[in-house]
Amino acid sequence: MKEIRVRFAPSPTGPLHIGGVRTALYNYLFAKKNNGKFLLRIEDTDQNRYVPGAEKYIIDALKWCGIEYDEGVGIGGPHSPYRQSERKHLYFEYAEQLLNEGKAYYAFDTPEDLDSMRERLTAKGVATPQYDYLSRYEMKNSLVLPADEVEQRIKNGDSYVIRCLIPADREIIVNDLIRGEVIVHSSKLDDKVLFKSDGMPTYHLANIVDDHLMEITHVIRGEEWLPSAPLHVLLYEYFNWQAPEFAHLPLLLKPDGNGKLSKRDGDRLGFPVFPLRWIDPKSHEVSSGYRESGYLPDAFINMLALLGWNPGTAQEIFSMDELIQAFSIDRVGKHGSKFDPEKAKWFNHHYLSSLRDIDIARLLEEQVLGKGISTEINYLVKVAALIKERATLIPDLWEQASLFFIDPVSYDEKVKTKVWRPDTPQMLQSIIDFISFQEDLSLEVFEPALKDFIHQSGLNMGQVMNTLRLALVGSAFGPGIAGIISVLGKERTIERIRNLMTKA
RNA sequence: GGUCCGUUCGUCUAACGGUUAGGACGCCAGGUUUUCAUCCUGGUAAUAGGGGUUCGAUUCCCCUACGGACUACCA
Repeated sequence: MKEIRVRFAPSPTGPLHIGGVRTALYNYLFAKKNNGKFLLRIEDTDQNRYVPGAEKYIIDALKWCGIEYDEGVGIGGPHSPYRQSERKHLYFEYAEQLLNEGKAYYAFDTPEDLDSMRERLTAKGVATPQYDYLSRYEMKNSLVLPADEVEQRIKNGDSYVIRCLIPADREIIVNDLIRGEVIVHSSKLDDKVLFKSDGMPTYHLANIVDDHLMEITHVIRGEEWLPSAPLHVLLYEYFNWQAPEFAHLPLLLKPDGNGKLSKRDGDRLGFPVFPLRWIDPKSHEVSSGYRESGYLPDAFINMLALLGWNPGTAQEIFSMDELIQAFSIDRVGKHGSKFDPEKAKWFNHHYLSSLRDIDIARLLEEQVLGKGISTEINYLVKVAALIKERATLIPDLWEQASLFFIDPVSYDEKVKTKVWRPDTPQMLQSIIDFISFQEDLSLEVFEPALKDFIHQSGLNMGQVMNTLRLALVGSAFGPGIAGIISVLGKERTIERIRNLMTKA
């Protein structure tokens, strides 16, 4: 059987948004599931829209996500180069072939010509004014101009484009793996430009030529391409090439209102739409990324995979390998999905709290050092064990852990008025005495010992605990008291209790 | 406007033409944690509307409504 080959072919016009990442992911999963190859091709045929840094961003983003490609920009492969601008010389001959076979033609119309054509048609009441079987014979192209004039114009260096000659009366059938048969009448299609006057192919030509040359077997792309799929099918037919299978993915929609999620949504919606932070090279506007916001790549990918695809079972937590095993195109839904930032958080909390203490400790280490506080890994591991289930995003780790590194600078007034009594200082002193005599502060030993002591001293458990919390944390917040003391150690605990006694 | 695609709880979704329409997130309540969070248990909530076909329709067909994509010498 023929090897499965798929590609992700973004254009470097800016950062990849989560919809693009999902498209890449589904391509990747499909390839791996079928022991095939996944390619990264950069479609940079529009010089005007080129954005510096975008290509690097795309590569970095895929890498962060753990989506590895077998061939493509940056790593090369048997069909190098994988950047369309570097394949520029390839495309003209294919356009020429269609020209010679009467399946395409030269067009010399200026933008003004095109505008007036549309105006004329609109005035006549034509519903879809376009360059097609009705209007093409009233334009300046090689179908109407005498052959010698065409030749002369080209010789003169007149600017021209090459347009595809769409048949007037054909049913074009697109077989889509997700949508089934989509039938479009050729009269609804326009004579799309295949080759631009700047010497570059358009998407339509370059895409078909490269997919063919790169032996792509399955084209998995966003639904926004469905309307041009009939043109692509026709082009494969014109070239007499075997067309790949198509799968048009439903779009990711904005969680508020309507419309597809777009790069321009940036941070407007209160959550990142990009995998990594992006700083616009022109405006210097910063758009946040999932990585910088504190999401784990595994959680991000897991969340994205389930947006538009489901395994048909109740399983929701998938590693990349499990996704590869479970993935299939026919369980991809047909309708667009609104992205839910809350669910993304839930996934991240799940992944974060399932990490080993040592991994949490390393994440925490970075943040602690970033605050200019020196620490050591054994201490961090102990802290990690206490806080990991309390954090949703990576930065929450510091929020939860700061009490282990910084003494309270103030005390929550509400808590204070609630717990403070005239005899509180004596009570705290007795606790200090008790702690001073403890030899083993490990949680297993110390926690029951502390409780025993409180009982035996006839003290009120809630009263003591809440006061201790005020002393140790400064507010009603944080892990269990015994755990905090166990990690903080004898000296720091006593010092904090004394602080409360003097300041209160 | 035209072409094409779509429509199950608020959201992501499941359901050979036969289910009390299931799960997850969120939300609400209770429990655990003598704090907060986590966690556990329970609850809330949906087949867009109208016609067919059928013994039987979330499922098949048609119409309507609504949503979306596309409609460039952009991808």
